[in-house]
Parts: sequence; structure tokens; C-alpha cells
Amino acid sequence: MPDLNRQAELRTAIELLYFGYRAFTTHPDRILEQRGLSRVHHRILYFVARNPEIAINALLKILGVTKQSLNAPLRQLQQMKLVTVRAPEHDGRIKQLGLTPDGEKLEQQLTGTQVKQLDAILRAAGPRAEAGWRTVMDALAGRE
Amino acid sequence: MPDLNRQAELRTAIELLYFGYRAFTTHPDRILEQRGLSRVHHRILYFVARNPEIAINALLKILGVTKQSLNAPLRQLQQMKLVTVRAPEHDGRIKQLGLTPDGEKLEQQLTGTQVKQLDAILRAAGPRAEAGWRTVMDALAGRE
DNA sequence: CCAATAAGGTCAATATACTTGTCCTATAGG
DNA sequence: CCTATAGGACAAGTATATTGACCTTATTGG
Repeated sequence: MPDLNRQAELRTAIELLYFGYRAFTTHPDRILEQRGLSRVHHRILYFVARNPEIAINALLKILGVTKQSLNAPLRQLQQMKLVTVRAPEHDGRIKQLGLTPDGEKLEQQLTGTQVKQLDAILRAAGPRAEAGWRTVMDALAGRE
Repeated sequence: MPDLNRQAELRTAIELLYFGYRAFTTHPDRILEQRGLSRVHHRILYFVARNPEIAINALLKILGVTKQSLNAPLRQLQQMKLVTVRAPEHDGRIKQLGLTPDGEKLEQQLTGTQVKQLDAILRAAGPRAEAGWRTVMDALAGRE
């Protein structure tokens, strides 16, 4: 158990994480709102962009949600012609997800605000701070 | 606009933030679930613990929610004898919030898991990494 | 003293994101 | 042929949040 001084320091760290994460999501959230979409849609677009041809099941595991909760927003993205779904030749059960040009554009727009924000902050903080930040976040994300 | 290599690096940073934050909230979430409470309740308990005698309005501003959405969980915490509400002598309009001994105990339990987690990670990462992490998170939280 | 403001409470309607549970189809593979 | 895998869909329920409207009580300024 850390001493009281250290506890207070750690509580400021907790707040940094809380307010930092919140500040990080507000900008994309505003863009999404104008389109009638929400954070889930961004997450889907993001991970499909990062993992082209990803299967539904794999996406579910990354997001940590049930297929029922993914179903509605994913269908919406399909109907809005932002996400494509196709079956590979070798296995007809699987559906591979992809982004349409419009989907890519929106994903770039949404993630772009975060990329710019992080780029500016990390460059201002310097490579040492960035390395330290990554070390801590890696451990937090459970990838030590 | 950052070049493509840097963009990829920044996208890993985005994921660190996403998965890191998620990992950070899972443990308290499990404890809360057993009590029939949720993340809002933790946030209330946390910020009341950090700001004793805080008024409702001030809490609303910190949390960034409407009073209607605060009302229900706050009332619940009162009824569970975890949070106290009293009016100061000098201004009868204001209500000052506080934690009961049971409230403090639960808050310590909830935040304690996060304190331990962060303490272990930050100590393993070392003071340099911690300083870097704080620099970046400060900027992200908008307190440069 | 009275009007305006501040602090807070409450009711209603709505959205959305997520859950568990159940049942269904289609394909793959031994 | 039989079973496991991948996915879709419907239902009911819950949590978290919103906007809008209306209410009380208390303070404060002219």
C-alpha cells in the first residue's frame, strides 16, 4: 500500500487518465453527432481501417462486445455505404469487412483529429516523454 | 499532416489510449456490478472524496453532465448511506456533499484497485517514464 | 420590500448502447 | 451425415445520457 503522499500523486494520475481520455474523444464525438452516428461507429470504422478484411468475430473480440450489440451499428454503416461486407472464396461462412471510399474518408476525418492532437502533444513533449508515455500506456493496456 | 510512418505510430498511440483506459476501468466496474452500481457512482464517490463539501453544481461541472442525469445515481448513493448531503449555514441554497464511513470504504476499495495498478506500473516504468507520461497526459487533459 | 437570480429537485419523453437469451440459416470439415 | 463455426435476428431489459418544462427555496441587489 503506497503512503499518503504517493496516494495523492496517484490520484492525480487517475484524473489525468479520466480527463485526458475524455478530451481525446470529444472532437470525433462532435463530428459523429452531426452524422447521427456515435462512438461505436467510430470504433468499427477505426478497427476495420486498421485490419482490412477483418471478420465479424475478430472485430467482436477486439471491441469486447456481443454480436447483438455490434449488429445494429454495423448494419447502419453498411446501409450508409461506408462499410463493405463480402465473403472470401475459401470460406463462405466468414464475412470480411472493408471500408468504401466514403468510409475511408470519414474514418480519416474522425481519426485525423485525434492523430493531429496526439502529434502536436507528443512533438511538444519530446521523444523522451513520448517513450515514457508509451511505456506506461503499454503496461496499462496489458502488453508489457 | 504527419507522414505515413508517423501516422501509423500515432495510430498505435490511439490504441494504447483506448485499450489502456478500458483496462483501467474494468476492475472497479466488476466491483460496482456486484453492488448494482455503475461507473457514474464511482465517479461521484471519487470526486466527492477528492473535493469534500463540494456543491452539486460544482460536481456537475466536473463531470460534465446534466443535473437530471446526476440526480438518480446521487439519490441512490444517499439512500444507500454512502453519501451525505447537508446545507452550510451561510447559504441555504447550496448542498454540500460528503462521504459516510461506508462511502469512504467503498471509494477506497474502488479507487484502490486503480491506485495499486498505477503504482505498480509507474514504479516498474521508473520516474523518467512517469514524468514523460504525466507531461503527455497533462497536455491531453488540456492543462498545459 | 420586492424582483431577479441562483441552487437544486422532479417529471416526462427520448436516444443509444449495451446486455442475456433464444432461435434461425448457411457453410465447413471430419 | 453430423457437428462445429460464422453470422443474423428478435425480444426484453438496463444503464446512461439527453432536452424541455416546471417547481421550491434562498440569497442578493436596487
